[in-house]
Amino acid sequence: MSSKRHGEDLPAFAHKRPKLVNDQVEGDVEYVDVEDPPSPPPASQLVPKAATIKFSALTRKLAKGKNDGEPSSVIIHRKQQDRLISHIFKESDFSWLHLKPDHSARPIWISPEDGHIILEAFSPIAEQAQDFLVAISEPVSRPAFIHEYKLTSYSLYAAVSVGLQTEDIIEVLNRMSKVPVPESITDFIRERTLSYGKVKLVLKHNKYYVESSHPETLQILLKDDVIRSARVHTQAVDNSIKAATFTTGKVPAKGPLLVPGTKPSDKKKPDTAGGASSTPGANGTTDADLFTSVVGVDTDEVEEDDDQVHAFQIDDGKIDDVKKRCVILEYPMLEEYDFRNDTVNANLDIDLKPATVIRPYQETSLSKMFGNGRARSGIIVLPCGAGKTLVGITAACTIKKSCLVLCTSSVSVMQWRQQFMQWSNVTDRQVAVFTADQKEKFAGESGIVISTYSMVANTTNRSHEAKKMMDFLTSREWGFILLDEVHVVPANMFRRVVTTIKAHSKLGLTATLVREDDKIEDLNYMIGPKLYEANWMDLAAKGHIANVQCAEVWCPMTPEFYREYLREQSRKRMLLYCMNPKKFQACQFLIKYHEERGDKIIVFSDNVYALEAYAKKLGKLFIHGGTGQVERMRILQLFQHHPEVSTIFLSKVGDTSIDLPEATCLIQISSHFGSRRQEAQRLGRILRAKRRNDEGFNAFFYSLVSKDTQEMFYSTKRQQFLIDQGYAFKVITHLDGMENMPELVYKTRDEQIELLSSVLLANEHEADLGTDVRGGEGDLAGTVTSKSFGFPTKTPGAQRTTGSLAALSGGQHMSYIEQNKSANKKLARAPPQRHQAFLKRDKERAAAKKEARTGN
DNA sequence: TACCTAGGAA
DNA sequence: CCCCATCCTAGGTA
Repeated sequence: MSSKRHGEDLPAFAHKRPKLVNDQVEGDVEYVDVEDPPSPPPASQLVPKAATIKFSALTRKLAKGKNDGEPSSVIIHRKQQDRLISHIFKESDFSWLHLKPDHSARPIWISPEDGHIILEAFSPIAEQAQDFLVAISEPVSRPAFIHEYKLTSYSLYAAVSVGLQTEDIIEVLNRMSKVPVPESITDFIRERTLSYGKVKLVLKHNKYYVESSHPETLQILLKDDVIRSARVHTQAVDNSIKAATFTTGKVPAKGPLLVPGTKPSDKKKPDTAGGASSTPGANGTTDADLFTSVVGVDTDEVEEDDDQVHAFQIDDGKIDDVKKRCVILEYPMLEEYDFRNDTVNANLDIDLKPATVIRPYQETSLSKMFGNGRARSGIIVLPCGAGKTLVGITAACTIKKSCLVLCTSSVSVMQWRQQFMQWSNVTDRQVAVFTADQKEKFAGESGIVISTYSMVANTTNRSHEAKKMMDFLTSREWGFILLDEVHVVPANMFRRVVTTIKAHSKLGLTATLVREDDKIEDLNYMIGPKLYEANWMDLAAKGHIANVQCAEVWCPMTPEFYREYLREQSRKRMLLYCMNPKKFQACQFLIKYHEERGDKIIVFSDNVYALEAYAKKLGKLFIHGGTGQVERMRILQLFQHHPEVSTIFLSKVGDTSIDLPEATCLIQISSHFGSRRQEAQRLGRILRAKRRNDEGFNAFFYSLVSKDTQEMFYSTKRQQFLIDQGYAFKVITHLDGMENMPELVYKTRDEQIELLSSVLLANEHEADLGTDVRGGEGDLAGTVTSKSFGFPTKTPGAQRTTGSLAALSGGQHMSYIEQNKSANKKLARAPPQRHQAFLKRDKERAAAKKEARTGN
């Protein structure tokens, strides 16, 4: 121990301080002389008496070195402590901030530097504090005990647009904070919220107007080149606007808006009352009162008179540019739809069925949207399985105007239609579907159209029918446009949708508002601010979604695989760490373990080759892109109902566009780099488990990772979103009993090497990826087979054998391949060497499609 | 007309 | 990091 070396220094400890290198508090500590403090901090005397900081980690180490047997008598004076801490945290030492006398009852700190807010999630009023913080700031990370939020310009904009007022925000913050809200923060809040809400974007008579009751604000905006060039000059602008002004002016003295499915009684006092009793209500009102008064419905009394509204028209095609500029100029445009006073567009007779009941958090998210009696545009973030669809449908039932729903796949188009029929009283004639297969129009003046993004955003030449349908869509004003899975849609596709469809209000729904590119910011100005984001852990605790145990299983590479891994190039490495025999075994073990528990298991693999190899070796059914609809349905049916089929393997098709039955255990064997979104989406597949309310029920989520490979890095990255949501990943380095499991696959070294050579073979001849390289592995020994996979029944099984034989009979011989390649190069456009693979897969796909068609 | 195939897009 | 999966259309064929 190096501490011994410094032992003689210890008596003089009071004059020394540890020098910590690279934050290694637990590591060796080196002592250096301490001169007089460089600048005696006057703040040190301000450190509150009540401040309790755990020094044990440091003092334990110091005391240990002392060797004289009375570590507990080591007393470090506050002054030294202060220096100690300042030294470690440097400029991040905020101990100079006053703690309020009753700070222990208050749950948050606010950093004066960057507006980060730290919340004690174990505080009795944490739940209300969360509601408030979610409204004004971005959640950064929400693990079990300590949450972190961040105040940003945009989050404050969102706060204003759900009806919060500047001074209320500051007051509530002050109330909850252990330290007085720093001036830098109050200044920031005032500065940023000042200009918000002054400019509105409204749609009238199929034209867009930028509107404000402050003419000087419009002047400021018009100084901007982008906005000025987007302006459309018309004659008699002001009169025409005033004539049709239903979007401005005071909300008429109507009764409060009632969102269908919600209780008409006054604001939700009951559920905030719980923790309120213990709050330090300084002036008599409880925090609960304050929360409801602040977050609740606002009355818009500051609204100016109609006569003072000024506006200019802008070009339809440039609204997103204008919106973006407005955000940059700190005048983000509010988009609100006063649908109750819209007499121009026909009403839609739609309501929730009486039996439909919505959950508290769904109600909360809707209250953010309809808080002031109008429909605000924005995004609602709910985990998968938490009932996003019902929120969307309820919103549509509230607005009661024509509605356009956009989804990512045609499968979800059908699901949305089905859900509309299930939850609301719409008739068949009112709901129209617009896809490549079906091009319907609704009967009557108003209705619902459900379509896909690609259908609406398509720029290339359309079919005649599609063109007519698009004319129909673009020629009318939509009261409401619902955007499903907003996070997956490419930004410029979105742009086209937003610019071609004219809608009064937009609602984006998503489970994961993260992307690996930086396009997520664009959604803010194209749709609107985030109105609500649910806390996954809260929903799990209340039984709305399942509790999930997450684990990362580290599988060592066998020496043979690792040698090849080190030798190969980046591209081919992936296959090696996917096909790691130890991973095979871990997968087999986990499947067996969970099948015996009665779980339904889904195994995900992005790599189709690995998917097929695993599934066949372990005798399970699998679905990938090339699997036809009929076969898919058959497998899913079996998975759902057949007790013998408890496990299925899925490729990326499982991420979206498959209506998966309920599963309770999920295993990932290979995944797409560091996509946090995909990870979250997959987790979402087990959140809706019906058994979630059973006592002690857990769903399981495993990531199998080959040790010491790139996978480790990606895996860490992928988990970040879920960790920020509060999920804790356990690391499993050893699966107890795996080695002794009967029928363990690839147990002997010979088998492993055989596997390796088949992988390498597939690697070399990439043309064979995705086909069956190994022959006669005796797969599918169970009740069901997937032999018919990918091929119509009339095709004899021999076809596959032919493929294999061709591969084995010298077709993959090096000279042949080389020849082929050079020949290809000489031919037109030199198809890349993978071309063959695609040919083959395309054929498979085509065959599958054919099967699907014939099946339907 | 109904089906299949190829090809582009993001 | 780029492959997988999806969607949509046009044009050929029975």
